[in-house]
Amino acid sequence: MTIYDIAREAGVAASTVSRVINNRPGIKKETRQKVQVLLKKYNYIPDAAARGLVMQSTRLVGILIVDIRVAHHTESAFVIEQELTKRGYCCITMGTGPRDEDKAEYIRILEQRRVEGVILMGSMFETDAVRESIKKHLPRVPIVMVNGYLDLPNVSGVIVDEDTGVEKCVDLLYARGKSRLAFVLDSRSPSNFRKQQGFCDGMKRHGAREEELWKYEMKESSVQGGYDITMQILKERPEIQGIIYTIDLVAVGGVRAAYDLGIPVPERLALVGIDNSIYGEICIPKLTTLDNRLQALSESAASILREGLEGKVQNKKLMMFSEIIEREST
Amino acid sequence: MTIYDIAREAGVAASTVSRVINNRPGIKKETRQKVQVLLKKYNYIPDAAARGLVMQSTRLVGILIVDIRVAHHTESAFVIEQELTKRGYCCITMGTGPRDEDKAEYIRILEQRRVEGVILMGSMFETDAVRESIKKHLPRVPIVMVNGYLDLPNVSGVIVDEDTGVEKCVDLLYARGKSRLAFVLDSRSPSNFRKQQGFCDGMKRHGAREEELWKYEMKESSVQGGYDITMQILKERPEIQGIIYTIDLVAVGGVRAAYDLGIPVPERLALVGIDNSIYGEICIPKLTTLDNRLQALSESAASILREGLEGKVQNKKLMMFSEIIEREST
DNA sequence: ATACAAATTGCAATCGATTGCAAAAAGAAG
DNA sequence: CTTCTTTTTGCAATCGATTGCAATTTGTAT
Repeated sequence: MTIYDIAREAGVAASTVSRVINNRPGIKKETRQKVQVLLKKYNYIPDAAARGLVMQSTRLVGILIVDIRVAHHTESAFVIEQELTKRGYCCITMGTGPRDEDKAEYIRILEQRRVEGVILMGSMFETDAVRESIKKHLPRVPIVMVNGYLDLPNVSGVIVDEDTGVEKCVDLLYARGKSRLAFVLDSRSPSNFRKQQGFCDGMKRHGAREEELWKYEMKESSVQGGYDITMQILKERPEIQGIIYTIDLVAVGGVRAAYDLGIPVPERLALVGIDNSIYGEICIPKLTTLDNRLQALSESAASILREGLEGKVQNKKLMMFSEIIEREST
Repeated sequence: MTIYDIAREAGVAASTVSRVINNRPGIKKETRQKVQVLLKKYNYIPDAAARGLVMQSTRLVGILIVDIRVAHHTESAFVIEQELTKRGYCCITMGTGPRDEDKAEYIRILEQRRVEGVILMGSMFETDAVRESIKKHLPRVPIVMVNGYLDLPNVSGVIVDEDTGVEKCVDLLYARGKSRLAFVLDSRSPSNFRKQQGFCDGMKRHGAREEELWKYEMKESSVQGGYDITMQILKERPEIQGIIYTIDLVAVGGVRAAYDLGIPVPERLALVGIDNSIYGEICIPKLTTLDNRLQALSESAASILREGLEGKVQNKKLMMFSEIIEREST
């Protein structure tokens, strides 16, 4: 059912139908009525692609997420989608997977669909392949990165102070009498190196020597991964009194490891996660975590993107401050 | 940058450029080369909307999820998206929110975008508003519902045997010596009433009387909700020996409640969830759960939709069988 | 050199909308 | 009943692609 079909049946020109649909003035009341009856009768909805073609505007926004199964990313996407849908945009959310060339490829797909704005979820998009693909395919579309940043004129970033946030975690552990600390990170995520920096800075400020900065890298952020590495840590260095993990999900594996080894938490071992995710609330004991302000971050991302969509300034960098949520594991 | 810009600079007609782009035969090698150089130079990507218009095919698929924050729905969306993207479709995933009129509205949006197929995630789409909206807006687009079914000629469903699955849980609890059982459900989700039926059937088969079928309804599927209702159950009926919850997430709240009350699990109280989600693996003790075969269900949904997209049969109903995963809470 | 077939290329219509401008119809004034 | 406005309406171009068919160029055989 096209605008022409309606026009023919109504005995008017397509342009008249179009004017009725878009509530343009200058149409006789009876004509308007007659057309509206037919529109309703056939449940006519204009084709967004055809309209976009002539209007030169798709009102399409792309949301790219590496892995849509990661809870805090979908939480964030949820907030952003709500906000933009309210404003008449259609959000197409896509999971890219971890491979760099795939992330670049999805940016190409977004160009193909002529999106007017993009959200990149998470620091895993902070890579050269992505930067090049943006320069190549979307050099002037407003892009906002959540928890990350790329130095391009059309890319803005909303980030949280991960380094000083982790420093605060170190301070907390020292305040609880734990000074021999380990730090566990997933080396695939660039933001984790910022967190690691905070760990090192904090430790040194408390007088720790270089060789006492126990850092453990892993390649997979999962419960099992957290379990395994925690087992390894506790075996290699039984003197460790506290562990900071870059994600709650992994920390939760650590909680289980301590449980299986019969190590009381937090008495003999304190554990800290980052994210303030539901996982930390579920486990026993409840996890002390660093709230990365995801809700606020997402809201800001949505509003910065909205400004961009309306043609306002770009290339902003917005910083928010994290907050420790102390629960039962410290 | 359009196909005409390329054509002008190459000194050929737009049709020639189009033929180069689509690898059509009958173009001289040198012409092809010359055009390809320009395509690369300007990073030209054809506009999907314009192409879709003339080709009468958008290669767009819509995935509707009530709440993209629910882990098992995004897990499933992830699987489906991967499969369809591989086949050249572009999946637009959208979170509708719980309101019926919004779900119907999103179906309208999908019509506007002229999607060629739709996935509806979860039984919460089993409503009249959705059925009417499909009849109105997408009466001949192949639609597949995951874990639900609507009786329309273009809608297929892949479902799991929730009723007999829950019956198996009842059997397990009886086998573990627990016979005074409670059932907790979220009354907003139609599939939960199928589960409740299984609970009742199972209990009766074991000789329970009608008044011993303790059913508790809640309006919110959350950890806190599970905690609260479990507290209530254990206070009202301290004789309860086992509780079956319709989602792991809620069951996990129950684990915490038992812990806070000092009730040993599974010795004095056995707990069973449904979903086989990560939440159940995280908590201590690990949760016994009913695997709803989500992975397999999603794969089937993707392949049924693919058949539909290729114009094959529709209106299938596929049933899979759930399986108990016994862990530490029974 | 000529005729004819084959390989290239371009013209113009099409997809489903929107919109400026001209034409037609309706209404107002003389 | 004109004439001049003011409303309504329709024509035709446009957006960025694709494709059947005709036109042109090239190659081959005579």
